[in-house]
Amino acid sequence: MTIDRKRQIIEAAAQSFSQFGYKATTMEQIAKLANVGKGTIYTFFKNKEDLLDEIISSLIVEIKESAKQAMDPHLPFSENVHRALYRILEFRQQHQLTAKLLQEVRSIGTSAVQEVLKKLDRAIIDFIREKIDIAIRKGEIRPCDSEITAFLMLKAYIALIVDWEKDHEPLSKEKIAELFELYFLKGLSN
Amino acid sequence: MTIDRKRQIIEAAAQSFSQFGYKATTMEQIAKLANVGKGTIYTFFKNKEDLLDEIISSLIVEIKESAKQAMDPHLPFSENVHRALYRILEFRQQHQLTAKLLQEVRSIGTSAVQEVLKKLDRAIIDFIREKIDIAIRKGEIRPCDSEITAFLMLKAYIALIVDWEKDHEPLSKEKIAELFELYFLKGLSN
DNA sequence: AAATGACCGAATGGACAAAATGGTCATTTG
DNA sequence: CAAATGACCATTTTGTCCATTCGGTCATTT
Repeated sequence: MTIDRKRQIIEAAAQSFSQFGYKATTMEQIAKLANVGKGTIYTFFKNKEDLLDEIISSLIVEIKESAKQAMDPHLPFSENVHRALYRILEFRQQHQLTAKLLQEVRSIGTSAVQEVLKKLDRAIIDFIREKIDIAIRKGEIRPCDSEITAFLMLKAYIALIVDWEKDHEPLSKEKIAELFELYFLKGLSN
Repeated sequence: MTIDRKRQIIEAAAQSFSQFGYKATTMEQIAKLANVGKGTIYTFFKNKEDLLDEIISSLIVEIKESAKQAMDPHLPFSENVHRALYRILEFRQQHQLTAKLLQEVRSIGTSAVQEVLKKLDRAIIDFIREKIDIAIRKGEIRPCDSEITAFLMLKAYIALIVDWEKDHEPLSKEKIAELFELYFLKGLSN
């Protein structure tokens, strides 16, 4: 068979989005990098937004895979959720594409990018929510609204990892695990 | 004595900032509204930024006062912190000036406004932190880092009140109190 | 049937002039 | 003479062309 043009396009686009951002990447640039005509891209993807969407969708699969690997069924719920969330946010910060898109949405706020990052958040929350539901069923934690809990956990992690550093010394991974255990599991009450 | 020019200026500025935002308000506009010459403003305030700063400073006093009133020394720590935070965020959302500034910093990101809102956040965290320290000393809650705890509580409240509504039905005041009690006080563990 | 690049209307951004703004200061006022 | 003022200045911001670029289409080629 001939070369897989669709894969070439996806790879070229992912590379270019990572390097220059979504808005600064032109379809012609992608076409040239992928060694195809510009029109060819439109036989596989509806438009530029759809192309980004497909890339993020496969990235979501990758992130979930990475989070799963960070977990260990023998460990308690709190440790596993901590590991999963930490790994996910680490991934999000370190991965060139997500880092660039995160930066882009902050500085220009491209709506297509905002849309796709929302989808990524949604996927993360769903992933954590699933873990919470399992823990509730196993009796590891009290029954609670898993949607709200997953939402709050993600927000708390982002706050601790991203926002906290804006005005303070960064918190170590261990410290964050400790805080997570304290606030979400044990509670502050005496 | 003659009319209090400084107060006139502050009131005119506060009104104009509330109505049009910080950037869209001109010093001439403020002067006209306050019935003073433009130069007069500069005999009381170093510059436009300083004027905003002074307005926010007195707003902080007002917010603290309102939060104190919402609390009741006979109630337990968790209920009081919930009442204080809820009142503060309610104030911040309902007060025309803060609402406008919050919107402005999101859409244009004026740095002077960002600065001043940071100061407001700082004041809120300090207020909560103080309450936490008292509760620890009284033995109402376990010892913990009050700075991190206050920070996380504020972030959690903003997440529940502001962010949650972006994709879900708003949570009632009671529901939020219940969640706060569950996550921060009791903890999820069985 | 799949691939392509010339082509199109819309969006973007650079250049530059005009208008507006924050802040100063010599003059006026009470 | 201290407090108040508004004309004035340097700097930004805004408005307006216009040339270029971009996303997307489609007639033509492979």
